[in-house]
Amino acid sequence: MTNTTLKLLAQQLQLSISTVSRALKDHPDISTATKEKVHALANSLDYEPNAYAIQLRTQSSKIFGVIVPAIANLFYDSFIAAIEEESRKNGYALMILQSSNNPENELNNLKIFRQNRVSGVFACLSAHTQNLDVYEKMSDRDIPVVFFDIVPKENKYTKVRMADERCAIIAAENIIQRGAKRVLALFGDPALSISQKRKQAFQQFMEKYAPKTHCTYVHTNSSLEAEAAFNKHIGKTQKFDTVFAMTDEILIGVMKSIQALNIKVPKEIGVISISNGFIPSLYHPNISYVETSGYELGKLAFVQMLANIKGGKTLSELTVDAKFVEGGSM
Amino acid sequence: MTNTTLKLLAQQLQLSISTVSRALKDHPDISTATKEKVHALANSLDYEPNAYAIQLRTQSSKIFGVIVPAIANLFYDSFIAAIEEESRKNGYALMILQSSNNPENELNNLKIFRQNRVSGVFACLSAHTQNLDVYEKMSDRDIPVVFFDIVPKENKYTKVRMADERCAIIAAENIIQRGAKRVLALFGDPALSISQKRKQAFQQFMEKYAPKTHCTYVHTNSSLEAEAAFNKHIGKTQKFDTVFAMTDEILIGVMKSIQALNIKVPKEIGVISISNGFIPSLYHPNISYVETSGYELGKLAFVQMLANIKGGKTLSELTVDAKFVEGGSM
DNA sequence: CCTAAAATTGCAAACGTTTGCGGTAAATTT
DNA sequence: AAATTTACCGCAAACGTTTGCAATTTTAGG
Repeated sequence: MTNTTLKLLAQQLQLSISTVSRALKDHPDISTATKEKVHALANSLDYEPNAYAIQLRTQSSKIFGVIVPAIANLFYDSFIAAIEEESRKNGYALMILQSSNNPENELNNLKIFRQNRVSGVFACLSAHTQNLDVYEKMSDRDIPVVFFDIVPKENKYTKVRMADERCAIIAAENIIQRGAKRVLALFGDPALSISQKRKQAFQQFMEKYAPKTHCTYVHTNSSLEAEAAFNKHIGKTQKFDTVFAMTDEILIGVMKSIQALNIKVPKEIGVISISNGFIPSLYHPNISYVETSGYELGKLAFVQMLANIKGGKTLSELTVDAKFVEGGSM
Repeated sequence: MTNTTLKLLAQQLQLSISTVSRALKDHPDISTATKEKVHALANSLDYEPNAYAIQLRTQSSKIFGVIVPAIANLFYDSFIAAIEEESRKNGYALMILQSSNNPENELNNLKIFRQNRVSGVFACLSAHTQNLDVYEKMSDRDIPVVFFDIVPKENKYTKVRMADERCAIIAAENIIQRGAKRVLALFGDPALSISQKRKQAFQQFMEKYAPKTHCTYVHTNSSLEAEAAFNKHIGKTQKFDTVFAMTDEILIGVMKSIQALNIKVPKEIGVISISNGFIPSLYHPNISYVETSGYELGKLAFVQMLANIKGGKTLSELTVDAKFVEGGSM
């Protein structure tokens, strides 16, 4: 079945294509009478403009590209959900590609975005991306890029991210308030700037405001490693009264071990983490956490994108603030 | 900076646009010498074909639409991850929209897909969609639709889904094998066909092969409800030796309660669920589950889509098989 | 009534490709 | 050396829109 086009409508109505086009978008040049006729026929013939033709003609696509390490991820999927909502409201659609933390995929994905002349891209750097030339190519094409979560260091880019330092500090505050004496603090991959930032902020704060509290810092790369690390450090004699998990992944490992050893939370040990909120809600008692909302980050990123498109200069880096959510584990 | 086009290349090389076009795609009509020249310039000028122009000209888009109730969902995001992988391999990109279980959004999303002349759409019906006219409109436009997970009843549609009945039966088998005497079986929203199917299959199987086992069937609509229901039925005197959770959502509620009451798994109670696998792995011991892989479903859906596009008639309904994964909770 | 202004509508080019067909020059066959 | 292939390349239309401008009709002012 052949699609309805402007030409077809024009023929049937004995009008020119341009008149039909204008009528459809309520152009003041067109009389009410013709507008009505055109709309009527368009409806009955189920006319739907061809997005490609429009994009070709107007050189703008109403599509945003999104590139994440993985879609199947509690944080990123809520981020995506947020920008999807906003996009729809603003008449944009989303093209989502995953990098799988592989710079080569990242490259190809950006290429697809360029070829589709997306209006903008939301990008989360894959874990070890060094070379940002690819993104330079995007600005050459006048395609705005908003980086989120894992962002480049340079100031010239537009970026939104969690207030990592704040998160760590809020966690530290609560740990101090609990009167913790011995803390086991677990962080992620030390090569990632997010781990560095959180650890540094945490450590500095603890040393400054609770110098007597003894903290042990450990880096782990997965839930399994975290579980093993927790097991090892918890040893036979329960030496720690509080454990801090930098991410959900780490929290999961810790909680596995806590369940296995049947340690009572919060009586025998206090638990606090940085999280989206979903994982902490799975346990009893709920784990207290510092909230980093992918959803909020998405909303913020979208605002930045729109500002960027409208041409207004945007602040180079915005962060979404964190707040503490009491669970019962502290 | 202006984009490189065929025209630009042609001008610089003193060739016609058509020659450049053909050279770029290794058309036999073009001499090796010119091909080399063209490729060289194209590379140095970073030529990237305009997808819209191509799509307009060729009337085919290399984009698939995906419509899910929610992206932020353990099952759907692994489904999406799977088709994204396959799509990339096959030169397609994905446009993902969420319905939020709202038929109105579903309608709008499909409209966007039509306007973008997607090559096909993967659709998961929103929970209470009754009217399938919208999807008829897609076939009018020759856009193939592969339904997944929540699928229409009619045979004329192409669909892939989990083998719901098999899942329930496998769970039942394992419950019987455990020698369960009193089972608490929790199912989801009774209005959904997935709940009906699983419950019916489970019940029939139990009644046939373990008529003496006492089963209590309960429907709940959320984790919270599941938690409350479990609490209520578990009562003071521990009456059940086994609990079956139809979904992750329900399992989460059950486990909350189990942790709170400090019930020992599997000694005091056996736990089994139907799941993707992620949630069951969060607990100690890991919860045994019947695996329903969104990832596998995605792969299968993609095969169906490709078959559909190639024009070969596809089987109306395919299911991905389920398998039992031993956790330690039974 | 005539003319100028206002209200409508149409023409045609442009966006960047692809592709059928026709044209020329070189190579091959008689 | 003439006739026929073969190899290479360009012309131009088409895909479905948008939009500046010109053309036409209607309306209003005198």
